[in-house]
Amino acid sequence: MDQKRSDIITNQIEELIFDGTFGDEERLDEVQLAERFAVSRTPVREALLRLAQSGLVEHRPRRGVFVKQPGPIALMEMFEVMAELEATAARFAAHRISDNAIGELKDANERCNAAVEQQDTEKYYRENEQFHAILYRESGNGFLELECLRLQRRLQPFRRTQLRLRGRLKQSMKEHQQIVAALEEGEATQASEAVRSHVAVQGEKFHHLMASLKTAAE
Amino acid sequence: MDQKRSDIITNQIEELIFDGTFGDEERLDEVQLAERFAVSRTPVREALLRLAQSGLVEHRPRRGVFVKQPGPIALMEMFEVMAELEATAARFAAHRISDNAIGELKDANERCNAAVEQQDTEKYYRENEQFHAILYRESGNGFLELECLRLQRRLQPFRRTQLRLRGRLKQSMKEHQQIVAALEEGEATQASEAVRSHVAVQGEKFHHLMASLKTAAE
DNA sequence: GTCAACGTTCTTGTATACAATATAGCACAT
DNA sequence: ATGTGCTATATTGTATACAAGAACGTTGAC
Repeated sequence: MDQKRSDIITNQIEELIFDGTFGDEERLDEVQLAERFAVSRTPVREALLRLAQSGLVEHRPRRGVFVKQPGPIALMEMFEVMAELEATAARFAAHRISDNAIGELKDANERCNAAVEQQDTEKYYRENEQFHAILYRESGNGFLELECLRLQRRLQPFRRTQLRLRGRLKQSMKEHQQIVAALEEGEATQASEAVRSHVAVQGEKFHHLMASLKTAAE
Repeated sequence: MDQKRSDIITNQIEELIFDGTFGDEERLDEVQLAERFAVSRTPVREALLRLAQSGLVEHRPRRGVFVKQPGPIALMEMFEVMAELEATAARFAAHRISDNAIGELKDANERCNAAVEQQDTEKYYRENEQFHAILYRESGNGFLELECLRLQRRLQPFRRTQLRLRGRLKQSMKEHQQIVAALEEGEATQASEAVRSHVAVQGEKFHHLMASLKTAAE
């Protein structure tokens, strides 16, 4: 069963925005996109509608859709909420996590470690996301899990630049281990705080994020 | 500037689902809806797309869209997340709220009280939502505010049945006062906990919610 | 020379036409 | 009688055609 074209196009347009092919405030022309993907305007419009709802683009009535990159403030707000959502997931997980899942977390952590030593950043990104995804799942709240995944996806491009901070990977690994330890002990508060400060953008990370925004804007 | 038809239709279809005109698992026929609203299928499709993204309906490819009322588990999960989001908003607000906003909260509370004494449940609903909306705003995090409003809207029909619980209104008012007091003192933890237990579905409220689900399903 | 108003053109929003797929009903075989 | 396969029908997904509104340029007046 092949997917709807409009679904595929949604992801493709998203890619183009992440890639920087379309800059901030740029208008996305329906006919141009239709030509690019060799389809009619209909599936393009459906894709743009979805992107508008996800917040990646802004839909000004009868004017068109415009790329809407989050500014520094919006970004900090999103990271702040992400930290709280993940901290909540950790708090829930501390009581609800299964022994099996503890093992999964350790395995994912192992693979993260391997990626660090292989200097394979791409692999690290994937495995790191996996680690967090397990955490969401083990919150035992499917709705929270989905919300976390949604926001994670939204912040993905910015989180990546975050990890480029020198020495960040090793520090990040230490934090992962602390998180797992707290979860294993069932220490809800510790797990929650560990995750919050792991995800939160503060100190060094804040300055790095701001700096990366400037270079991206040029 | 008159709104797009598809925007209006989105709300109208949402109404029909809340009203119970369309039951759970019922398929929403595009042509029927188009006839009902005297438009073509295009704006109807756009409306359904939006509703699918908001989670109110499920979109099965090439099959159609189906009403997807949350079951007991999904509902509890959503309320659990709502409680956490609002508790977070309260924690932030405790440090960030302005004196002016404290006044607004007290005013809203006053109006809630008036509604209780007038036995005007409809008014109470509105003012109660207003009270919470101020709280979201004073979190000082615009993204969190939007997320709270989104989920509040999604849970609206169920929250209303919650308040039908006898004696709940007065209890709810007491809790509001405690929340305001904690915010005024800048007691983040107290404010947060007060809001969490105010929103959370537990004890009496849990049984009431489950009972109301049964009667709604018949 | 500058600003405003009108008209043209371009773009979005909606309607309709067409294509492709899933469902249901009927017939036929076992 | 029941189950399977084929055909007809209904419904979604996509393309195109049309309408309405916004942007832009040109022209004219002050």
